[in-house]
Amino acid sequence: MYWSNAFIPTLKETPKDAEAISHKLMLRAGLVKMLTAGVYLYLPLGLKVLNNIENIIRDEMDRVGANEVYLSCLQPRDIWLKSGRDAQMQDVMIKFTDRKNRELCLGPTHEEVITELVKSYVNSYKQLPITLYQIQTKFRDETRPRFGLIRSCEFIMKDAYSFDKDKIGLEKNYKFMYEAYVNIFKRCGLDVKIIQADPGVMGGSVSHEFLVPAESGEDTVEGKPAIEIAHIFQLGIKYSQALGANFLDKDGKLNPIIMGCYGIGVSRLIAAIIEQNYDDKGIIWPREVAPYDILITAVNFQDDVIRNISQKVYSQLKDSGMNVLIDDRSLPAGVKFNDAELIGVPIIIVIGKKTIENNTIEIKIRSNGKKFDFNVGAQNTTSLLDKLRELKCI
RNA sequence: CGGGGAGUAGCGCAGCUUGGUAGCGCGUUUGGUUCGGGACCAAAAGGCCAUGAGUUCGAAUCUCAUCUCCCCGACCA
Repeated sequence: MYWSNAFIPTLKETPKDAEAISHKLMLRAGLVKMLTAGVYLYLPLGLKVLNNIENIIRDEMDRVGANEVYLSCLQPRDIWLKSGRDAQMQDVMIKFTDRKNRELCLGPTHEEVITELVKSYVNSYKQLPITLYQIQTKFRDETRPRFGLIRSCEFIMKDAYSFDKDKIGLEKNYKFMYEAYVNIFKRCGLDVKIIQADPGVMGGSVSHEFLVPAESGEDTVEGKPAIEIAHIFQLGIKYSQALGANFLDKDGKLNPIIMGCYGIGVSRLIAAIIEQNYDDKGIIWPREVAPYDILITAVNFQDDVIRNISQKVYSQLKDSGMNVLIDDRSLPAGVKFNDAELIGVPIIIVIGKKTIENNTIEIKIRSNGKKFDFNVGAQNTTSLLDKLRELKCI
C-alpha cells in the first residue's frame, strides 16, 4: 500500500478527550474514531490489527477443535426470561420493540442463544462433546464507558461454549481452552496474569480471569491496576437446565448438558496490547498483530534514484509475501519519521540520502531502535529478506 | 446515578473577571525555496463562539435551563 493512497489520519496533537495512554495513541495513530461516548469506528489501521488478533484467535480455536459460528446481535427477550437473567441484566441490556411489538434486545452476551441452538440439534451423548465459538459484537448500556476501547458500549468479543456429557469432559475442554488462551495472548505480545475468579452473575463453579497489568486497568492484581481481557467459566448446568437443553445418556436417562463458556474481549485486547507496548514516540506493535510487517520510509520520494530503489524494494518485499506500507508522501523527513514511529510498524526501512551516497538502505527495528545498513548494490549477494531473517525480524 | 472539569476553525488553545460583533499555533489551499527528525517566504480559504430562553442600545463574555464530552466514585460477562 502506498501511504498517499491510504487512509491513515495521524494526529500531531493528542485530542483532549483522551486520558488513557492506549486511547491517546489509538486516536493519534488513526486506528479508531469516537462516534459518541462508548462507540468507536475502526479505521483501516485499527481494523487490520483487529483482523490480525481475530485470526490468531481462529487459529488457536481451530487447534483445540472449536467450531466457528456467527450468532445474531438481535435477540428475543423471552429467552432471557426463561434463563432468569432478564432481571439481572436489564440495566445493561439495550431493549426495544419492533413494529409488531415483538420484544427484542441487542445481545449483551450469548449463553441463552447458544443454549437454544444446541438444544435444537443435540439430543444424544453420542453428539457430545462439542465446542462452538463466535467473534461477535456485544452491546452493553454501560453507565460510564471510558478509556476508549477498554470499556465501550459496543464491543467485539470472542465467546466460546463447550458442551459435555460429564464433568470430566468439561474439565478437559476447560483445560484446552485455558491453554489456547495462554497461546493467544503470548502471540499478541502480552504479559498476562491469570487468577482464580468469582463466577458472579455467570454462574458455575470454577472460573479464571486473564489480566493484563496496565496503568489504565480497572481491576487489580497484586496491587497493580489491570485490564481484564478474558474470563473463562465452568458453568455446569445452569443454562442447560433453565432452557431445557438435555441429552439421553448411555442408560437412556435424560440429563442436562454440561457447559463451559470462554470469553475474550477482542476489541479491548487492542487497547491492552498498546498499554503494554509503547514508548514516548508511539505504539510498538508485536509482530503478529502489526497492521503492516514493514514500512518503507522514502525520504524525498521525488528524487528519481530514491523513488526507483524504494519501488524496487517495495515490490521485492511484497512478492515475497510481506505486508508492506511505503511512505511516498511529499512531507519533511521529520514528519515521516515521527509518523513511522507513531503507527508502530515493527520494521522501518529508510531510503534516502545515504542510499544515494553509499548505495545502502537503513533497517530500523521499532522495538529497540537499532539500525542496520544494508547494501543494495549488485555485488551484494545476500537478499534483503535473508538479512531481515538474520536480524530475526521476520 | 452522585461529585468535579470542559464545549470558541480540522486539531490544540487564548479571549470571558472589567459586554463593543473573534484571535494564536499547527493543519489545509496556491506559488516558490527546501528535503535524514514536525523547515522557510508570500498570498488565501475556513467560525450561528454546543443549544435555547433571558438581561442589555449591544452578549463568546452576564443570568437561567438543556445537551454533549472527559475525570473520580458507585456499577460492571
